[in-house]
Amino acid sequence: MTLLGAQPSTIKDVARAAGVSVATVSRALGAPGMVHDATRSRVLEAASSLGYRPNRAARSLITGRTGNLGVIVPDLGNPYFHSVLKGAQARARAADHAVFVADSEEQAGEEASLLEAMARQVDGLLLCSSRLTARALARAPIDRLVLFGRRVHGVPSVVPDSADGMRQAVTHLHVLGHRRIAYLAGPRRSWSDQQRRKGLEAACRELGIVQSVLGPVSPTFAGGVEAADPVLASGATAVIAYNDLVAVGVAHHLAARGVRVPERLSLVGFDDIPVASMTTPPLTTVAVPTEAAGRIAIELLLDRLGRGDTAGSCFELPTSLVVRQSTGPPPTRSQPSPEPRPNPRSS
Amino acid sequence: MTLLGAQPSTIKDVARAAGVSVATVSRALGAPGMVHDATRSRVLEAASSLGYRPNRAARSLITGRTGNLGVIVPDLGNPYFHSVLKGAQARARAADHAVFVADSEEQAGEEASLLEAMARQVDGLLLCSSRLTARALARAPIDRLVLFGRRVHGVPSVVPDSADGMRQAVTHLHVLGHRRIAYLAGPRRSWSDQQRRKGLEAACRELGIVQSVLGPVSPTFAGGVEAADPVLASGATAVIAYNDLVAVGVAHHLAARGVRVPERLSLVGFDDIPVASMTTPPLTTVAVPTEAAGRIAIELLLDRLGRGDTAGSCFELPTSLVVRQSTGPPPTRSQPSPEPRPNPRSS
DNA sequence: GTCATTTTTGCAAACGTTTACAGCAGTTGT
DNA sequence: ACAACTGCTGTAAACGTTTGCAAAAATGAC
Repeated sequence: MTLLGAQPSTIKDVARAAGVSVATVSRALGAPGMVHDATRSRVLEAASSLGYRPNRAARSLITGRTGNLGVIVPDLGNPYFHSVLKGAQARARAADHAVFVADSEEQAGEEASLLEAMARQVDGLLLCSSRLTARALARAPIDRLVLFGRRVHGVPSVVPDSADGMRQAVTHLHVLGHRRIAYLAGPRRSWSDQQRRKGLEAACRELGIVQSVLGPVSPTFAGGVEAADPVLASGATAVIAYNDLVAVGVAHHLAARGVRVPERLSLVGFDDIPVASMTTPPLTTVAVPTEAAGRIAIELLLDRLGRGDTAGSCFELPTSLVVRQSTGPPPTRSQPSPEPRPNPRSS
Repeated sequence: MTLLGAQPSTIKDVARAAGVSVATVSRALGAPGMVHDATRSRVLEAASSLGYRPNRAARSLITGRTGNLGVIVPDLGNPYFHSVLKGAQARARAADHAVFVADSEEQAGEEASLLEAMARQVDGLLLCSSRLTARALARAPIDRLVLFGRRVHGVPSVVPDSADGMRQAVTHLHVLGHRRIAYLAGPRRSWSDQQRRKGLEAACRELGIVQSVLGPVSPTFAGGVEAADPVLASGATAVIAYNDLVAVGVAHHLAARGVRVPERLSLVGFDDIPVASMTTPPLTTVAVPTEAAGRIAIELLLDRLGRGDTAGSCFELPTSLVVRQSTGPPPTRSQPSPEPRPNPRSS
């Protein structure tokens, strides 16, 4: 019950109240084994009755630890990162760490400057889908880094097993009867995109499926909308999009043109963000356990702080195909789907 | 160019390099008017060549300021808060403040404990849609608070003008010809819900529209899905949902039942979260400038830190109706819409 | 009861800043 | 030539902790 205007009480106040020295208070709170039980309980009582909270700045000054962790994401508006952040925040809080968050606005320069600014204020940093070069990462102003969504030599990281997810998606489509599928690629530079391409290629080769790569498109709803017509023109009976946002964009534009999903075209997304289950039809997608990813990444970080090793470990997240209603058998020759309406965009 | 293993340089190092005392360095950096220009540039050069960054913990220890701000949201997974956070983060960064973020998981208890934990580590706190009682807020362990999405006596706040948004929505529906509309209410305790009800009632009374209130429902997609059948049964020709998530849920379930929007039922959401424009049909909704809200809230907070006044100011955000394609004229008697399909949930 | 050992405690230094105060040089006014 | 400034700089205290070291107290062995 701290009074409003009152100065926050310091370790000195507690020491006085308990009739001991500040050192004893510090130890009673931080190293319980070193003080007499009776003394300790006296200190604890005094501390709680004064509502004492240690000043973290002072502690940090001497220990060199801040008790803070940082998370940098390319875009706070992107749902993909929300649950990573949520998981990270929860795990950090459980370890009594606070979480700084910052938005690099998808720009490497901004990310570097955030890194620079945060480095001194945190014990460790989680970089989500970093845009930085491996070079820049290696000479970062802080070496307690964990990466999410990208693998760089020498830096611990947490990555989804995109290749396996891709394999699951392709297999699913193959079982449904599809023999020509298209991949709607994301940004060239993106590590995830490269992984997904590799997985696609391997899976298609194995199953004898004809694959084509469209794009790259902007990894957004708008990117999907723009890509919808080319996708249709490609002749593929199924398309796997770089991510859910793109898939939803494609679905949206297709719906506006009167092209039915999945009757005319099957559609698979990536990530399983919330919106994937909200569309009509709900999207079949490769789920990435993002919240768990956040938790695990923070765990790796905390481990690294404690032991100081784990330099190059990499945690690979299992992905799983969530089959909803945007995939089905390919259209049959005998029962052609109706002609699409004219493009609503040009009207 | 700091080397990797090197100790970060301190103000002492800079002082030695520039041949001055630490006090001069401190002043050269913090109070430029107090030192000779020549000295100052010597210091600046030394500082930059050493890559000097002041230790914020040490500074904070003496000034009592941390340079950090906190944002607490009920749910990091809720898109409504993402752009608030984004705006807040951007504005804070522009003022050289870092942002802590935490998730109260919609629980007042958790929120209080976060408040307690953060109070000492930040200069000010932004509480989004706080679940705390006015009492609890008044005796918070920190008095540099700003509220978003709620108005409490004595606490500065930023709130959307929901009542006006509601008026715009109702007017829009009235112009289209609707005379019976339903409001699908959100959580009873929610301040926003109360505002929206008031606005609805006023607007309907003025325009002579019959209104009914359904719910309350959970302010989520699932809540909307569950409410869809009752909405249909209510006999209203248009429904305004507590928020977009609920509206999208309703639309989703309606689509699955074969009920056409807006031909059979017009649908209006609230907030204009990204998903509102991604559905088919895109959702007509009352837009709340959430990113601006975050910016403004932080500005209020920074103001408060500087001057120390602005105790009870309240900033009201203008809302604006975004007309998309989920609203249209009510169905006519002469052209009844087809019978809805059986509920897909019960099959 | 004494000594050696262990447990418990206190003193004081350190962490990296900011800032009140004092001092020192140069300038101006008489 | 002296006083009173002004402008710039340095010294040292303070912020609230943690922790090495030494002192004190308690315990055990004889």
